[in-house]
Amino acid sequence: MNIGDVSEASGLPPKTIRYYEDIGLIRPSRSANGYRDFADADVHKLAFLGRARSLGFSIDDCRTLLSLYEDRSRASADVKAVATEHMNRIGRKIEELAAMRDTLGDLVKRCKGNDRPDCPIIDGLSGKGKCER
Amino acid sequence: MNIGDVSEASGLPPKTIRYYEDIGLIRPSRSANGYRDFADADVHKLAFLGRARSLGFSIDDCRTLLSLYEDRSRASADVKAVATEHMNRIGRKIEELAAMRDTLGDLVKRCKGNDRPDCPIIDGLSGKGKCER
DNA sequence: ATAGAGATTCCAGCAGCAGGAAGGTCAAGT
DNA sequence: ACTTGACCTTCCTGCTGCTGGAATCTCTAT
Repeated sequence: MNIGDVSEASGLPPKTIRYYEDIGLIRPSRSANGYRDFADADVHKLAFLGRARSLGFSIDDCRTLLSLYEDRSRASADVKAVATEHMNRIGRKIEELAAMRDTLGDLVKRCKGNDRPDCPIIDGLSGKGKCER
Repeated sequence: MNIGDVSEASGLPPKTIRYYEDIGLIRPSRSANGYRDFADADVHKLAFLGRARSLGFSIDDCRTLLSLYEDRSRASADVKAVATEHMNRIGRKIEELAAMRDTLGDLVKRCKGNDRPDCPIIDGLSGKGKCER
């Protein structure tokens, strides 16, 4: 299978697939002409990576997950640990963003949004009004 | 004022301050010895930038906000527009992360997390179980 | 033979800095 | 006067996770 077909099958752009080979996530073999020759297992791995990435796992996490994926005798606890920590990271990120949104929401609500120059948002960012985190 | 003092006063690392000059956010003057010589206005701008950044505004947004900050005759509507759009972006990001968290939460909940190899998380990522977005 | 699609490599760039090297400058202590 | 150490300067590299583009093969069909 050439890279184009694999791209179709896995949903990942060719560039990404080459990149993943570059950083050692996959190791497709090569045909005589120098083209990459993907086996079904490679396609599965790539689809796996695509899903993991879409859930926000870092490349490093993906590396770990991939090795667990390939290790038939892994303990599910190991997988769960990785996933749980990632989930917690996401949770913290959400909190952080929510705090920003709330602060912004407050400023925006207090801003009349008219032609006049006085603006609580600018004042908040200037440290004149309240604009805590 | 030297960069160290400004760093203290604004809460931004010297590296960041130099970077902000580099990309044209601030234009401190120079002393005879070549050192940057910051005026109070620069410090205010930097503190402003620090707050804007901490609310997640992009550097490009900051550029806009800074010009509005300096424009005494701006319309508050212009500021509000920038802030509102940013707030909406944050909202969408939160939704996205929450969806990831939910999917992950489901997988994690279904994973026993023991010594056994069978793992709904790996299955989900493999496309065997449910793992939608 | 030639055109067009698809493959290859390599290089640059995005955001927003951080780390580190090599060197100049200043104030204090001896 | 000299040294020490803290500070300042510039320049270069690297981080994440790709994406776009250039220059160059290779394959397939006409």
